[in-house]
Amino acid sequence: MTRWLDEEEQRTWRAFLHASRALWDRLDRELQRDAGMPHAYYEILVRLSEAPQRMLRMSDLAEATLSSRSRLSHAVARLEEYGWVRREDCPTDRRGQLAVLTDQGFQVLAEAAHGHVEGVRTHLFDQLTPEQAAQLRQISEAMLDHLDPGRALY
Amino acid sequence: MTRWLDEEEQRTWRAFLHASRALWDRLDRELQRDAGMPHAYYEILVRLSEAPQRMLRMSDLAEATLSSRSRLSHAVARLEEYGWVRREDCPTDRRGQLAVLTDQGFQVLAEAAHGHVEGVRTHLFDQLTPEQAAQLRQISEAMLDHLDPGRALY
DNA sequence: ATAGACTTGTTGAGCTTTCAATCATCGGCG
DNA sequence: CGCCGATGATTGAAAGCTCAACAAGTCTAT
Repeated sequence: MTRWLDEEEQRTWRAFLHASRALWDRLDRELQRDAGMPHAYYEILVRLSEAPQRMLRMSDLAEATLSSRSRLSHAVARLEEYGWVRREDCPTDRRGQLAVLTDQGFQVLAEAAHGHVEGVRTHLFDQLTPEQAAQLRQISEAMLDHLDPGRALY
Repeated sequence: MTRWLDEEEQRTWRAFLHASRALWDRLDRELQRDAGMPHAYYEILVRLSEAPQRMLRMSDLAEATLSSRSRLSHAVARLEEYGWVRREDCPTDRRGQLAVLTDQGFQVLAEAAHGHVEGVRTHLFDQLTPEQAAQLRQISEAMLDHLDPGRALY
């Protein structure tokens, strides 16, 4: 027996759906326009830049970016073409591959970051009160606890 | 001069990004598995089902689903192949096309809706207190006011 | 040691989305 | 009327994602 949404829930759901999609589309488009890469690729570069030695196992990188292994393989192949990432064999597991951020990749990321962060501020934080930002964090964490329990955010 | 995010904002942003993507992926995947269609197609059917005569101009439908005209054209082409939607010439504007939900399309939608609504409830509303749901709505509306001002939600 | 199960990462095909180009029609203005 | 910029919709190619299949390496238990 389906538990339908009442009027109020319906409106909340649609508002959330549209807001998050509109924000996503906007940021993704800005990044594509200004930095020539989709947000998915940006995220890969960010995670690599924060990792020790700026390198990560493919599977860890996939997990960190909420991406399937397949998707990551394709993405890294392309980032490698651009010269932003390079692959190395993993010394401790012969199945493994390490994705390594190149100096050029780091450069590109550093330039892209300015505009993107400005976008996040303009389109998200500037629109919310500090209380709302705190609420949004709690709400998001509640969702994450359910959807992806036991995951480290950092 | 870039206004960077502080630690707190950074965490909020990542939590929101991951939560909304995880929710989206989950619902999209469930819909694909249970109803054989991506969420984008589901949304098209929903909007048509709510319209008078179950029909809408292509451009209105595109706007209602936050989709580009091009994307909608491709999507409707496919929905037409499935027999869920059919196109008609617009009687008042010879450039125009009307997308019309077929009876079969309505049937398919009705069946898909059960599982999808259950998913929205399980993965979203069941995880939030009523206060948080109200907050989420206000936050979403604030974002929408900025990203897409003057848009009717319904 | 080794068979069987699991993990890692890649590949190719098919599908959806994007982007730019195109065509037809509409509406206003001289 | 007839021109012309704006609007409605489609198209094809390129890019990205998904899914299932696969090859290669590791782990466990006997």
